[in-house]
Amino acid sequence: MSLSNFELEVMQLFWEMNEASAPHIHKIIESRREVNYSTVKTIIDRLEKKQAIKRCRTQGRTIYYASVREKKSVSTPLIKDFIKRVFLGKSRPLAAHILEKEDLNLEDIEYLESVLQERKKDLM
Amino acid sequence: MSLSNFELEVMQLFWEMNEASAPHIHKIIESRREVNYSTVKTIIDRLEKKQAIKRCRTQGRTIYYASVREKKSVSTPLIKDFIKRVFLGKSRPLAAHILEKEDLNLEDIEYLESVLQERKKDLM
DNA sequence: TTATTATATCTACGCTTGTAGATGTTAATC
DNA sequence: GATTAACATCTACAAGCGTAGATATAATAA
Repeated sequence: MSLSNFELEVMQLFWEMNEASAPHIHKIIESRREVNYSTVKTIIDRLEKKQAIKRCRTQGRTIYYASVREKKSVSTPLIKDFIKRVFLGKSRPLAAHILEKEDLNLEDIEYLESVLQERKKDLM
Repeated sequence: MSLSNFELEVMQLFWEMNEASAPHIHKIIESRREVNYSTVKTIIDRLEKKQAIKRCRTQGRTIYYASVREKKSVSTPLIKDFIKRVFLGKSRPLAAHILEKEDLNLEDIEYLESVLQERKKDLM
């Protein structure tokens, strides 16, 4: 089951926090942009229906939710799909674009060099 | 103006072909999966409305269209947005994933190494 | 010249998404 | 105990998207 933009934004919080209530999630999102509580709660309800999160405990009437799906199990297919849609399935042009143009510091670059070296070993 | 999945799929054809008619685009898409001519034509109409393509000539009643937006002007913001949505704006984990996991041959890897070296030079 | 076919145009519909109001209900406060 | 605040639940709606049928019309074939 695929996730919408907003659903993904909320999932990011659950991946960071291991559990959270709707009011808490709402406070965080609201600090980024104006959004009504029920809007956020609707997204949470939809995530629950999609079985991306589950209720883990309650405190008074407040429900706490936790992620059920690992981040990688979501992001890996998203990457594949993105490469397919935008680069006709070819990884190289996307990799090249990121390495050339996106924000990376020296440490990032040296790390990525080491990743490439590892990968190269496996190929030879 | 953003493009939907299907619109992007059609744009890819215009980027490859510099001009094409709706029946032609339909034939290509239909070779991939079953789809009605009017479905494809609707997408083309929407692309025209969004000013992503324009009519460049007609032959009889057949209209030929051509891309107006360069591929890079579409893909670059899509990449930025993807990194933001999926990796909270951090390029490195996406780069690492591709370099580790996605389909790359030796030539790709050596090319990407050279890209990294160039980038490193500029940083130092 | 008439019939057929190819193409364009127009209209529509169900689903998802972002959005939030209305209403109900429990916990907290006075 | 009564009032208020916080939270949950339910309902709804417009826009975008994938989808395609219905209709009109020009080009082609018979």
